Amino acid sequence: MNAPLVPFGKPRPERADAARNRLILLEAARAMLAEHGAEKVTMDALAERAGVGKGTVFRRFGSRAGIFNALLDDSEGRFQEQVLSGPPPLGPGAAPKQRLIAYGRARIAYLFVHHTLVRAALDRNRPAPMGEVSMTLPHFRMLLGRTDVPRRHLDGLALQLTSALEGPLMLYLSREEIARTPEPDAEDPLADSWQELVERVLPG
Amino acid sequence: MNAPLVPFGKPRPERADAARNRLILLEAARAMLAEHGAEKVTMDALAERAGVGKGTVFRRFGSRAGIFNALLDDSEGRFQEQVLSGPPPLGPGAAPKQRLIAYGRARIAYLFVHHTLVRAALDRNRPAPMGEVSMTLPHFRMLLGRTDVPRRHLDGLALQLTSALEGPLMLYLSREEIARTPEPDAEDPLADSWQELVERVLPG
DNA sequence: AGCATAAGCGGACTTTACCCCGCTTAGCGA
DNA sequence: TCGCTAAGCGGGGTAAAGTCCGCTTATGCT
Repeated sequence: MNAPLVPFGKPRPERADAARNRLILLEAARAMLAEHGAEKVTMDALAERAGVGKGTVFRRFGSRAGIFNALLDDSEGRFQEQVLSGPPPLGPGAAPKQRLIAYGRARIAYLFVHHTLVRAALDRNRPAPMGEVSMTLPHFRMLLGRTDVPRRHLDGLALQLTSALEGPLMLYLSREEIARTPEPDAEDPLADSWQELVERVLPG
Repeated sequence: MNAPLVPFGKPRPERADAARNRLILLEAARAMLAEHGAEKVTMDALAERAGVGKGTVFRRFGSRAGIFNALLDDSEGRFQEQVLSGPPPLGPGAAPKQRLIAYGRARIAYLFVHHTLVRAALDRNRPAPMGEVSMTLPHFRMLLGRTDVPRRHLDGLALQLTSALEGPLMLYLSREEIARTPEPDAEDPLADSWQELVERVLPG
């Protein structure tokens, strides 16, 4: 009878039909992506293919970008796990500088492998995904916190390094020809100059 | 009778009616921007206000973002002139490192002043404007070329510094509350950490 | 001045993301 | 087992960017 002490503490689990539809939609999106490419995955087409109403698609994923982000979540999780508890230098144990370099290289490789999805997941209504979409910023902030960088510059430098890493990637991945190349090259120059940047920012 | 030696060397100047319409459209856009804010400046509304057809709007500016970029062009030109031939340290004459710092500070100030237009000029169909929209990248490349940065890292570092400068700005300017604040603060922390970054990248 | 022609114009049309809201039904408690 | 109710569903509706194409007209040539 009483209201629960923590209101909405258990916000009613996802209904079975909702879960089923989510899986169906995700699978349909994956298939359409593989068959016809990202730009053919329109909300109408996806809804029809999955055999649900358009409203359902939006209810589940919020926006077009949401679908691709959901598709990306799996591998993103695995990537994060490598960073948080994998072997050094990507995972804990190495010096901050080495981890920064390793993170950049890993992130570049990761985004290149998933470039199709990454491109599609760019929300056309939001200028830069950097804020929430990845762990890069908080991770960098943490790593810089373990160096001799003055505290008052921690946030600024972390933000700038994040931009320096992801900006060029976004730019590169935006180029049209990349979309059609299964395994793009030019991954190494990016990684090398990332390393150069980090070594200059954190000397010694 | 003969075809000109340089074909399209003089590609027929803009017709008078076209020029007139461009000015009318620009003025209408400016007015609508001031009166109702950027998101109310739709292509239909703009065309109607200017008394032209929608096709004309697109012919002149290519896209919605094109209008705001055109509006920005004036002041952008003045900014570029300061950089190319104004007094040091922004203009020529100072050391590359000082010019980098000065450029960053000036660019931050500039983008803050014009934040409304800058926000509106972000093309929602293109992830990052960095490529063509500003002189930042080539300018950085030139400045780095005058330092002891190894030649093979010039392009990479220039691109990363450009991202490091403009990325956080875009991110910051994207925040909702900024859009409503005529004179936002938080300009200084950004500028200070930019200086910190440059000093670390170019020691000595 | 008269003409030929390509630039310019307009607005209906298409496409697509996203919203709305009345209907349906899963899941829970009695 | 039977209702109750809120979550879920569907698909028609809206808004806005961008395209198309037949008509108009400025402009340079003669």
